[in-house]
This record gives sequence, structure tokens and C-alpha cells, in this order.
Amino acid sequence: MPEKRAEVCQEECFHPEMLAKAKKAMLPEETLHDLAELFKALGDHTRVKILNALHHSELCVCDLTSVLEMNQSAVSHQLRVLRAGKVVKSRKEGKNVFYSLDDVHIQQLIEIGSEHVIEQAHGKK
Amino acid sequence: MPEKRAEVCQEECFHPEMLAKAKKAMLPEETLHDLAELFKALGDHTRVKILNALHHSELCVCDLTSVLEMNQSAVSHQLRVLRAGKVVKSRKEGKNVFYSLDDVHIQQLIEIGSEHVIEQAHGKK
DNA sequence: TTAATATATGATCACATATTCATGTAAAAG
DNA sequence: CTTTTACATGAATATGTGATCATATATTAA
Repeated sequence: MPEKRAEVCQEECFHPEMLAKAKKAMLPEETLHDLAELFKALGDHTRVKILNALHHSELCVCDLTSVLEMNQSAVSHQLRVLRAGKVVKSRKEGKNVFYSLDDVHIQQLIEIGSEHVIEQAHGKK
Repeated sequence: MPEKRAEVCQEECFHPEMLAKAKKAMLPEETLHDLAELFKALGDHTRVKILNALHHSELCVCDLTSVLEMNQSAVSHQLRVLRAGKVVKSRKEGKNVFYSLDDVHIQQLIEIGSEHVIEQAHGKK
């Protein structure tokens, strides 16, 4: 009659070789942290829409409010998140601030992600 | 003396050609929604760590609790999110449930994302 | 100077979400 | 059957987050 549940699984549960390999191949904690922050920055409906709009050319904040049909404050707040997450970069020109995707990686993430969800939606086996 | 702020920006703010192009090239709402959900599923420290562990081979829940050094309940809850987001798939074998990345797209997202954050961390100009 | 425009940001609030704890379920062993 | 093991899940709670409102800043024009 065990007094409490085991804290960890029993030995027979482990798969030592695969487990050792997996542990060895883990990225450093800092990289994993940054990676989670990156995907978190991408993981919002409004921000995905912004990135989609910026896919082919830079746009100013005002252009984005027009594409998104949202008020300027909400757009600016989300742009802040994207800037902090190094997902977009900005360029000031007079009263306007133009935003664009930070680099080709971001483009690729959007493209590959789109492919994935479109395939899923088409009900592949 | 304007009684309230303008609801939308003035005409001189817009960049009609780029704006029209951007609007035309927008992905369908449903795709954008799914894309945001996909990145949201990836956007968490625990889940990123799970995906990193699964990068080279499938692992059972118990293996994952060992890699992550977290209790089984927390791991299972996060696996549920990953399953719902079609990020991982599972396979039952006796008492064990083995998880693996859903397809090559997920591998690519992890790889490209890692490249991006590692470049950023190395302070490129 | 004052006013208008484009953008940024702090505060608030409602809602989402990650972890923990307790418990449920399913498979295998005794 | 009962027990054990591996995993799933509901409830509760604490923390995070997105939209709105009001306001601040910066640039340009009058």
C-alpha cells in the first residue's frame, strides 16, 4: 500500500538511449527561452495579420490600421510587442514610422506555418 | 478645434499602391486564425522544450518528464495543447504513449526559429 | 507661438493560460 | 478480482495579456 504516488516514473518506463540522445541534443536554456518568446510574439491573431500585411513591403502604422481595421492604439501596442521580440524593425521618415519584417527568417516562418495550417485544413491523412 | 480625434488617419498618411497590394495579398481569415493558433501553441517555454526534445526521436510522456524535470501532470497538460494545435502526434503502445513532431514543417519552424534567435543573440548589426 | 497629425504608452479591465493538486482511466501484472 | 503503472483531466489559483481610453511625444505647418 503506497503512501503516495511515485514522484518520477519507474525505471522500466525510460528509454535510456533515446533519452540520453535527446538530453544531449537539447539547445541551451537561453536559446529555448528566446525561441519561446519569438513564437509567443507570433502567436496572436492581430500580430499574425500585421506580419502578413508586411510580407511584401513595408507599411506605416496608419497603413496598418487601415489593413487591420483596428484603432491606432491597438496596432501600436502590438507593434511594440513585435519590436521587442525582434520580429519587425522600424524606420522613421518625417511623421511616419515604417515597419518591415526583421529578416528572411520571419518570412520563412510565416510561409512554412501557412503551408502547415493549409495542409491541415485540407484534411490530409 | 476638433471635438474628437480622427477615427482614421488622414488621406496624406496612406500609401495607396502598397496598401492595395498588401490588402490583396492577405491570406484568408481562417488561415490567419489557424496560423496564430499554431504559433500560440509553439509560444511557451515548456512546449518549446518538449518540441526540442522530440526533434530527433519520439519519446513517451515519462521520458519527457525526465528531460523537462517537471511533474507528469504539467507535461500532459502541455502535450494536450500541442496535440490540439496539430503540432505533435501520439501513438499508444501498451501503457506508454509516444509523442513525435507532427510533420517536417514543425521541424523546420524550430530550426529556423533557432537560427533567428541565435543570430540575434550574437549581436549582428 | 499654437495647432494638427502620426505614433507611443501608461492605466484599467476582462479574459486567457500555466502550474499544482486531486482524481479518473486504461493496461498489465499478480 | 485487486494492485500497480502510465497517462489524462477537472478544479482552483495566480499570473499573463489584449483591447480600450486617455494622454504624452514628436514632427510639421500655420
